[in-house]
Amino acid sequence: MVVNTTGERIHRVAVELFARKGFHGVGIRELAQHAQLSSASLYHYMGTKEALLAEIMHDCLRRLVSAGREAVASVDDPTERLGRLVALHVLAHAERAQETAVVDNEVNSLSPALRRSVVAARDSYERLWADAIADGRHSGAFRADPDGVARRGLLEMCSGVARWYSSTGPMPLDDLAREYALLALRALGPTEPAAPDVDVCREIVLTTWGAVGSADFA
Amino acid sequence: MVVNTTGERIHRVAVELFARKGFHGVGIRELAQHAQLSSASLYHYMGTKEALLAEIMHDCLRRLVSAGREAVASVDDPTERLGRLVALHVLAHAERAQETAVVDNEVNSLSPALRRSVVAARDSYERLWADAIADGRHSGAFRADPDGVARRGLLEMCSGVARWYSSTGPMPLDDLAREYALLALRALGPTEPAAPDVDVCREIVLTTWGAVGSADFA
DNA sequence: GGAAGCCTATCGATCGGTCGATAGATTCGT
DNA sequence: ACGAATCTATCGACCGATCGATAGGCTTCC
Repeated sequence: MVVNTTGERIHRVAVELFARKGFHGVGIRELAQHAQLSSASLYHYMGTKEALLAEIMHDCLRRLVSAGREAVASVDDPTERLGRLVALHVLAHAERAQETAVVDNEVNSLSPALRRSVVAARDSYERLWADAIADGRHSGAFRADPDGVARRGLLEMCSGVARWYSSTGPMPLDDLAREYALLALRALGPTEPAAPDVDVCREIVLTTWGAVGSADFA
Repeated sequence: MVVNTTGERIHRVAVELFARKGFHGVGIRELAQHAQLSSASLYHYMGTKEALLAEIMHDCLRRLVSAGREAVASVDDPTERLGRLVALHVLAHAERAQETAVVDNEVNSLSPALRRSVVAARDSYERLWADAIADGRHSGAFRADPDGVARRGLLEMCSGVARWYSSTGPMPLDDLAREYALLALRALGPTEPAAPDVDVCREIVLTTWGAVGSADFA
């Protein structure tokens, strides 16, 4: 159960506005208005506007890394591991499209110091993918992946889900995640792959981010 | 041979700045300074800052549509058609990363009217992909693509190239384009695909955009 | 002499951020 | 127990800087 403090309300509003209009497209007055606060009061809860952005990104990346590690823990088969990472990534980017879009799109809005720390966090997430792909290559389950081309391509493919997914679309989200995993595994593997365990990924997403929407206040 | 007028210089500078810092992250004074002009003189060549952005996007999309149509004209085999579209897309997003990144990232910075026209142009480009995929599905060359999931996924995968490609990287660009095409075709097709004709795509990119870099001024 | 190209100066609005103040709750000292 | 001191949350007013855009006047070149 997450409490609904003023700080969290600001965080939530900022995620929504930054995702929709971009960091530079949102002023602090607009932020304050949506959070039902004066612009001065905002600074009681945050450092600067940029620090708020960095906090949003770190929060999202921390969850992604945690969820990713949990999804592949104690799974040896590289195909199942990569498949779970893909499914998890798709689920997260569909259900938390705003946070993840901010992470993907606004890295360049950060000053060098903050950007470095965010990029480092993102790298530690992508290393999960790189490890799974490398293991699969060595075991023969995957084709050669020269210079991480496949890793980058698949990550971009899955992140794109945040740009267009709508829960009112025709395809159930679990099916979408499975479809993406199969697309990814077919692109890499020489053999027809089995679908990963999407249910466990779904469960991890649930415990990592809480209930969908999480609008547990009026 | 492209002349180097002031208007084109502004266009070029705007592409670079919008790509690097985002539309809202660039002021007209910064734009003017990089174009070696006063901010007032800018308005001798453009309507508004937003109109300049829309012009950049339409220019890029016009070239993409033209190049895409040329690449698939008189090609019947759906596998070769989609492979060429992928290769072309990758080549364009690598060599003209700035324009294409602006198109991909700044659509939401446009007011509704201008956005509609840009989205319409983008749709007519994506229709080339949709047609190739639909033909391949009907001929049995591709698996079912429920609700355009594969089209969206592959497009995002290829567009991502603009975010990370560097000409100093270890892999020659033609190889990268071929690798992406094979990734895409393997993801879709039930059989091991042949690589598309990357050379012809390369030639089309050259005639559509002119020489790489096109920094034909001091 | 007139259009094209470019300038300085300026506009009102908004930017991110800080100021001192205040009302109310909590903690502390005696 | 009770006043003093402190803390929390909030505000309106304001800062210098920058925003996108305009007005009007010089050159330069045909």
